[in-house]
Amino acid sequence: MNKIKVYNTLTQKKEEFIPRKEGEVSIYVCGVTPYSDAHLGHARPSVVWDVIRKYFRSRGYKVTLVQNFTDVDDKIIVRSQETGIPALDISGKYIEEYLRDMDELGVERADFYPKVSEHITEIVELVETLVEKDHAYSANGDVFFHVASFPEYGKLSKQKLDELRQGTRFEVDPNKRDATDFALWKSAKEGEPAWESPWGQGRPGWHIECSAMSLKYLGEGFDFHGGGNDLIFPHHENEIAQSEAATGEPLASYWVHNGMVNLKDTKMSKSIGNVITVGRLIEKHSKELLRFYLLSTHYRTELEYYDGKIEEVSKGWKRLNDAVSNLQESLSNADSGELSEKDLAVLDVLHDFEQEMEVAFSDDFNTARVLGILFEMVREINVYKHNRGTHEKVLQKACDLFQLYGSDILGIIQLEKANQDGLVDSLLDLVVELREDLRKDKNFGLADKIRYRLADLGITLEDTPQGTRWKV
RNA sequence: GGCGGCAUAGCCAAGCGGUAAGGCAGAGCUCUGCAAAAGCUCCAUUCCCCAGUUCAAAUCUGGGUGCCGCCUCCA
Repeated sequence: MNKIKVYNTLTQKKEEFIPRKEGEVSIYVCGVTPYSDAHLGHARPSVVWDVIRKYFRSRGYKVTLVQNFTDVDDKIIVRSQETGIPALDISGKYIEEYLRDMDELGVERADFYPKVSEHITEIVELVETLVEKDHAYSANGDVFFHVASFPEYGKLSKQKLDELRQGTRFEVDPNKRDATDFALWKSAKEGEPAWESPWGQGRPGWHIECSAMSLKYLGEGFDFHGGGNDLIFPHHENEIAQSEAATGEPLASYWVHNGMVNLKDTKMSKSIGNVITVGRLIEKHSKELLRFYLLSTHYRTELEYYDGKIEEVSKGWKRLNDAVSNLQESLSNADSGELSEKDLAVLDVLHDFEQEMEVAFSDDFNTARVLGILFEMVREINVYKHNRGTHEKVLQKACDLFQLYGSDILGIIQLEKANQDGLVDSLLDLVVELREDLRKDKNFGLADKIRYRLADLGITLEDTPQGTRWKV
């Protein structure tokens, strides 16, 4: 088996993956702040990690995936104050929507979805530890992490403390000892959600929840920490500082960051407002198509979105799916018996493709490369059938590969016929049969009319030497 | 200003030292009553520019140029 290599933001190199615990993979992916609809920029990491997780599973690993919800946050509080709706109701609603959207994208649910609001105790304990160890200090009900107390600060984002101080663009909180210090705990203001703590009523700062919750669910030094590359600084940098200052152990072994989704060369972002929501896309496109689009570029590269992009991509996607569904059809009346030389040769090639896909997946999860190989496989199998190849072993092998890589791991192939009930099936079979008679009588006018009218209804008829087939 | 990343055909996109995968679009052809699907052929002497290292560079080094992200909430 190929060794799995992963690009680690921390070392800026591809490294061989060595699990913390033999046969197991632990993953923490930064989730969303639930105060508005999920958009493509949220879909990307979810789909990418869904694929990574499924790939690991195919390699026999037991995977634990944690994705948090930051449901205590300024934005949510502001929205709550504007609308009068309790903050947790707002976040609760968007959490539900987020989960539903991800379901619609075929993303398997994480093992844990911890929320800040349900982990205040753990967070307070972690802050206390940091205060005890002199990595944090309290001032007027706030608690700050003292960045200078952690010499390795900046190791993830490659920043120098001095440069960061100069880069400070906003007014520095007078309670801070140093401009780069950041809040672990914020004292309560009027009308804000607040919890009891040793420093009075207050709430957690950003960053600290991920440290507390990853520690709780995955322990020290878990395998992967993921998220968008916009989180590298300050979020992940601060997580590292807090967690490692508290435990003395590395937070995670591999830091994996996905590239942004851009709209007109600009990052898609809630605060900019240039957002394409998942809900809107899923209305128009199948989850397999959307995943195909998201996975057609390597996860670390920026991904461009524009109107019509999905439609463009869909043509290639259709070729892949058509090939697979035609393949399944051929399989239902395949031959067994002795394998010819031609059969053996194709079987060989398929075996090579399998190896190549393994190489591609294990080389930093190169899904774009896998897609390329899948298309090469499409040609190979189409040529095989074109040359009247019909052996069950060959067709089955191809089917298995499409199933494993295209469907089980990538989730880009619709394997089950988009199905309706049996009545539609039999009615269409009847129509096809009647039309067959018309064609035999050379009544092409009527036969074509049937085909056009069905096309209007979204049903495609294809006349092949083996008879007519229909597709929805 | 600091840090990180990217630049490959009309478009999308692999490639990571051994002589340019794949998809879309386009051109021609085969099959076919016509369509569709499928197949075949063609479509980057060249990888932003300039130096250098090497027998060999899209791939490494140095210097430019352009774009993106982060330094403020962000996937």
